[in-house]
Amino acid sequence: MAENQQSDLHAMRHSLAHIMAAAITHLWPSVKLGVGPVVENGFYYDIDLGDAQLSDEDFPKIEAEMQKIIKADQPFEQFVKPIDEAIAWAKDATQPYKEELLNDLKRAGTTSAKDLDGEELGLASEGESKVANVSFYKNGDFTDLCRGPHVASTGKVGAFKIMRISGAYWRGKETNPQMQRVYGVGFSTEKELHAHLAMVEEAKKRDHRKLGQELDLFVFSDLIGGGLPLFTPRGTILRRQLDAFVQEMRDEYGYQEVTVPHITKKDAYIASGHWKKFKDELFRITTREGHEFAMKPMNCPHHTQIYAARSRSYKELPIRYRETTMCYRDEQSGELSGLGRVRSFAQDDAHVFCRTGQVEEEAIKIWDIIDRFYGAFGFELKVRFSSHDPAHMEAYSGSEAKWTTTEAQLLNIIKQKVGEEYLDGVGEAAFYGPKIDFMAKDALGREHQVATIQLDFNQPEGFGLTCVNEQGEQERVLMIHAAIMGSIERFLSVYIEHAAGKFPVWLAPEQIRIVTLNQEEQMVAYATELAGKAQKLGLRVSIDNDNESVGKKIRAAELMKIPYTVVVGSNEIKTGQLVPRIRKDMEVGEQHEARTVDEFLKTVANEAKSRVNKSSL
RNA sequence: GCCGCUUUAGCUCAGUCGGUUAGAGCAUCAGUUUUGUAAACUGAGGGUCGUCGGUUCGAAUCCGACAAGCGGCUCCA
Repeated sequence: MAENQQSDLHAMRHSLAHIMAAAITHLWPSVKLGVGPVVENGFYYDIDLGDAQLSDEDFPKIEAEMQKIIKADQPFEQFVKPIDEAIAWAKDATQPYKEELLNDLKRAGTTSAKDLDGEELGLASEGESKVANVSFYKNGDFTDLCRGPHVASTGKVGAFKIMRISGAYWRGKETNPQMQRVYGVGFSTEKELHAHLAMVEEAKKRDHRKLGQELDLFVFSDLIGGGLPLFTPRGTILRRQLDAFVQEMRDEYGYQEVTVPHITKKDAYIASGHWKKFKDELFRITTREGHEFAMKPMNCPHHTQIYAARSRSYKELPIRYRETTMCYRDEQSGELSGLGRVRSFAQDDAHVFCRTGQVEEEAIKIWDIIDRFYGAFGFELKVRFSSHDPAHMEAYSGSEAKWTTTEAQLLNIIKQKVGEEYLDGVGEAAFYGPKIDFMAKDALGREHQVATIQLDFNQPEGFGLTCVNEQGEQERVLMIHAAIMGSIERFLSVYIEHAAGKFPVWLAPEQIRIVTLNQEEQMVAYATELAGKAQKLGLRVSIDNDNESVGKKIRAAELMKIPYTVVVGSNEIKTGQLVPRIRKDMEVGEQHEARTVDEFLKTVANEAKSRVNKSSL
């Protein structure tokens, strides 16, 4: 999209936010307004109706009122008021939230609340310590504090729809009152709006929670507890296949597998620094002798203790441990969502213990694994440099100087790999060190944070990790934390939706379904023999021998998104040939070409090995 | 955790104003049929209406607490 088009769209959405606020003010004159910025695909406005509450049923009413304002084609007029007059205006209009913003502006020259961007408040730019004048926009009878820009008049806002409503803390602070946030989407044309709504529909169809149930991959149980997924046999096949893929690559790069217990003394987390920051999010256990333990929320302390079990020479480094293992975190109930955020999850974790000079090579090797892994699924990756926020050093361990040097190290690697094509993630670092985070763009264009490479200079100090160097001295080592999938659960939540549940042959829980034409003994025997041959080749196969029509059995296989379905009947028995039915998305060759049994099974077995996404039949 | 909404059979959903034995489709099971690439026919079983408590002569329905889920907020080693 050209830049000016993009800014037009921005102005349209911003103007829609004003029009919506005006409409709500018409309908509920006592409304107290918060802020109304532009967000991805649209806009929102935070409102406070006191004891009243807006609900979905009010949307048509609000939309109708907005249409009236749009039809009236009121010009957006900008004017400027001295700050004190602006405060008087807010007071007069009984808009306490606006008044608070203006007072902050006057006092500090900024509101400093993260989600309030400067433009919303009429801030000229950073560095300005005082604000003399504040910008307003007026359309019809509605006036709002705003820097703009807006479209010329209310008639020029394109197509929109109010989507949903939710709670939001005033200025994003948990201790502040909660307002109602009304979300809308806005586009230049009806056509684009419809395309967006169609995409939202498609996303609903692909929702991994829905597909997880339909494809029988995982379940939740009230009895077991929220955020604790239970994987079915089919789901477990997926997990194992994905994990094996990562493990094979890590084996290539010299990682050694380790195994650790799932509970640990509190002391380990005091040494790692996690206790201080995350003690409320640990599942804690008190033993009968009164000792305090916790379910492990990550694996670094355990792995460090394998490293630290004996003296290490610099010649041994880098030492690379890997382990796919369950971790447990007592997440807030409101945070849980499908497999995206859970209380138990399997990290495909790895820790590299190395010297400063080895960081670059090791990080690049991990990066290679990440590229190969995500490439295999057709994900496009974006890189984020997640650094510390110098304004909030209290959130981090270690000296500022160490942060500066480790960040320079990571940034150097990023520049080598992608030049300037990275996102700046100030404040996104872990408390123990900077990270390179990877965001995967899925088939619907949505971005998800997935893999991570983290450089840690704090835990090696906390655990006293060293090697003996060339001079015979103890030298502090560094740790690199690396997860390729992040967690299997999280990756699955992204990947199931990306693939719409249509897994390639190597991942499909069931690769071949054999449908019998009828239940004659001869046919069943033939199907059983065929299944036996497939199993010998390591293929996952099942027989549908139900007393149902062929059409119905085919449909059942299709709904389960099984890559290959073969019908066996008298023709197949006579000719020794099969006519494989290939799942539609894999279409490459002839759909209904006959093959000999051996030819067919060999081809499928090859695909199952090669981690390709397409059928070669 | 916070705000709002939701919870009826394995799944998707109906259930009026509080009023007898709570319904449908799919799935499951049984019988009939012996089927040729996305749904054969007939029948049956399956529910303490999320849980606990309250109001009432009477609760799936009204009220409360708790749990789980959904949309956001906040958080995310």
